Amino acid sequence: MARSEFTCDCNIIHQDVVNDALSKMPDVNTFNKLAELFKLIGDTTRCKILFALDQREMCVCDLANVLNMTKSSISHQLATLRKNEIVKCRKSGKEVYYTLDDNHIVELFEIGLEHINHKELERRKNNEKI
Amino acid sequence: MARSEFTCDCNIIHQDVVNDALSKMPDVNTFNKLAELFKLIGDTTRCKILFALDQREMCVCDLANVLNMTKSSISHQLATLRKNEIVKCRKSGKEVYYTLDDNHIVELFEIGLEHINHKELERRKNNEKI
DNA sequence: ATTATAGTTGAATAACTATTCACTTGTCAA
DNA sequence: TTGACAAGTGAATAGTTATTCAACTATAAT
Repeated sequence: MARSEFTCDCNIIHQDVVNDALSKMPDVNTFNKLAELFKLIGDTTRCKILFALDQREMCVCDLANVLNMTKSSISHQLATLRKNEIVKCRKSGKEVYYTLDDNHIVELFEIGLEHINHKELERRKNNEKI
Repeated sequence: MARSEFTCDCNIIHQDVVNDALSKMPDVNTFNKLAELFKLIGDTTRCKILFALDQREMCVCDLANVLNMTKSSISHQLATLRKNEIVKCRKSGKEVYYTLDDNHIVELFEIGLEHINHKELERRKNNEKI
């Protein structure tokens, strides 16, 4: 295993375990895209934007008011969401209206919320025991 | 609306839309926790660790070999995952064996992968058209 | 035409974070 | 007891990124 001699600073204890895992690991590109996707949702501001847009179409100004932030800040975030095809927009007069491009994101959202609620419940159960 | 006079730099265009969204928004704490959760998965290294641990229990050394990174780096990441109750560990001799604490994470993983594959398929379809 | 407003954008700053490095702890084997 | 090695950790560094600020464009209204 020439590979681990250089960057990894330890011996292989369980050769079989390591080999098995290596054979099942998706390629680097997949991991990068996956991490990128989660990182995109992993920001409070963007979470709020996505939640708001899940209700209905909104212009930048609406979002700025809902989140109580500047138009510029919202616009920057919308730009990154647009680049990653998470939201799309249509122009009407002076306003630009945004909607969710992909409803997969909402699905992720909901499972995330479920996880948080689950953890919260568990925490409360443990507190009761004490 | 005193609130928007201070930090938001624009007038409210659609008062009804803004009010409706505000009434439906979860509290700040929920958004923070949700973003935190996604941020936790939104890192290539941690993604790989979680994927590997989804296969089976592994010690730090195994993970270091699978990811081809230093033990220290892996250990740091495992510490954050542990603090957030995403992984748990058991000690056995000199080794510390890690497993996933919560299988919700894997669910999130799978939907994320689905999303990526879906996008990839769409992209290929569009390329064929041209 | 001029003014006002919605939205975008590039640069700068400040805050955050992944990795590295050097060191420490704990356990096993000789 | 000593040496070797797995793992953890605090501090430092380097890279990333959210927000701010100051323009700028485009559209609508007077």
